[in-house]
Amino acid sequence: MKIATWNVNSLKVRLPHVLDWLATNQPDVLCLQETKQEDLKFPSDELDRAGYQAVFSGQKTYNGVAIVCKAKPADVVCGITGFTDEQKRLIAATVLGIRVVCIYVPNGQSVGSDKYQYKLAWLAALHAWLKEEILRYPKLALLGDYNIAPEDRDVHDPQAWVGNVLVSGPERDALHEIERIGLHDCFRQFEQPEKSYTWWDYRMMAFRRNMGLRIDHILLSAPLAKSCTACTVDRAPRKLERPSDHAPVVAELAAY
DNA sequence: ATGGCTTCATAGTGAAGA
Repeated sequence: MKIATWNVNSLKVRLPHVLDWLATNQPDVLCLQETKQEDLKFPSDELDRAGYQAVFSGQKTYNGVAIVCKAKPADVVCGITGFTDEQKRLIAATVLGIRVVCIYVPNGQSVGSDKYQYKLAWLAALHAWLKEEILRYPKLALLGDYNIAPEDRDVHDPQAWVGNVLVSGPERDALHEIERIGLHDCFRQFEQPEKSYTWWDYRMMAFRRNMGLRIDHILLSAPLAKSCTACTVDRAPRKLERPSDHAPVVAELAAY
């Protein structure tokens, strides 16, 4: 079983890339973030023609998440239960016996800002909700754009970024708290190339110079982590004309 | 160098992303 996550930065603009990527890679599950699309405009027909179903929670201009999959998704939940939030940042569904949770964590803008406080509050609410969710669904995968680089090796220039949003201590602590529930960053279960990143700024030719951050992750509960045989970043779509600024992250699960 | 691009909502610019 192949599961993946990709912040597409507008599904309307990136739909051709997404369809090409699905055709080439044939994932069983693809989680999307920043669809920036109202549900009425979601491209269900195009995905259906590509052999995929989808569940989605979107809004105009900002945010928006979706789970695209070959098999039928069940028990769909949108948003963090008990956390009032206008912004569409979480969708969960059961696919082939696995609880798939797709998240778009707030960016946080800058340390100390209102948006930073919202990011930390959102992460705290996610943590509280996941603690229960993983008891209900022991086979749980948390995929998405976390907007957090877990360690300095996930940052192209740690000195330039020290204390900045996406790498600050409280954000990293919040991610570690989520991992302590029993969710494992499967990317680090395997030998990886030096300077592996998932996001590169559009400006300054950042991709060509590999000035990136690893902020998109796949966290797996213990039973799934045990069955994980590979996790990779696919840089190919970032090289296309008019790319998303994020690259897909892909994990392979044996026996599922 | 606190910018640099890209998208969206707009109809000339401004917000937001990371």
